[in-house]
Amino acid sequence: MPELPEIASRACEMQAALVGKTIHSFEILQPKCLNIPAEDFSTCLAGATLEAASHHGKWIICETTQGYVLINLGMGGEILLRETGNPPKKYRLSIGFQDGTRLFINFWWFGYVHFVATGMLSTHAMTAKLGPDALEITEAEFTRRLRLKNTAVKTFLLDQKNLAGIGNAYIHDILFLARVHPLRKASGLDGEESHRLYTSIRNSLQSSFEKKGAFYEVDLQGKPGGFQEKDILIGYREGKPCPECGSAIQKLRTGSTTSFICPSCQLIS
DNA sequence: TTCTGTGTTCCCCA
DNA sequence: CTGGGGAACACAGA
Repeated sequence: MPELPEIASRACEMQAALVGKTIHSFEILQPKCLNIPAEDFSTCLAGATLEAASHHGKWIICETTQGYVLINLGMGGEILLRETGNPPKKYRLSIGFQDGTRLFINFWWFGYVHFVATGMLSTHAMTAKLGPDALEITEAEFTRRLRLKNTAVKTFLLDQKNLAGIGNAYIHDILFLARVHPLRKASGLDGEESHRLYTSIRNSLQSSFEKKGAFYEVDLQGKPGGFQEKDILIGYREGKPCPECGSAIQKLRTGSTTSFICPSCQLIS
């Protein structure tokens, strides 16, 4: 499940490794992940040179001389840079470069690779509707948005229109560090609580980003991220003691997602 | 075999 | 308008 730390890491690696490369060919094994017909996708981008790679929330944005390539890995996947003759076992799409290297993009489920013409980024609904990036948003803007919503804090944080980049893996520790129960009303948090939440988001995402993301995702060379299982405080640790107070960590259903909380540190009221 | 888990959109309902 | 809840997508691991 790639979230901001993994996506931002991939974008940095792509910026370092791909800028200046010219696109030579495509292999599109799953046309459904595109937003336009495969032939059009290839025609629009053939001969383009990569100029920059960045991210916004969970989206990777590649700027080329002939438009943008927007990548969303959905619920998990890899972006691998290899020689053309050395493909990974599974991939949905590959982009070949003139120097003989190739970018192989895979995802388990629900990933996207979209083309947007130069100057038309604002017409791409899926990225245009995103809120500020979770590591870019100011505390004032975060608090302002939080106060506007009457939904559960967890729902607020996962809704990419509010702020972009948090998913259902890092959120457990973010809420735990802020001592906020996932089902508290977003608009009901006091100043102290929203400040703790903002700080927790920054600390959690930044520390994983500095380690090149989570151990369950890999970099362009196939190497796992440095954010290890032991770095997770309470997420996915049902029944284990809370690192703060020793209470048994609980797993609970919150809407359609699962949450992990410390029942003593994160009270509902 | 059957269940669950991840992201995102979309659609219905109160 | 808001927010909750579900379906859809057609995979991988237990």
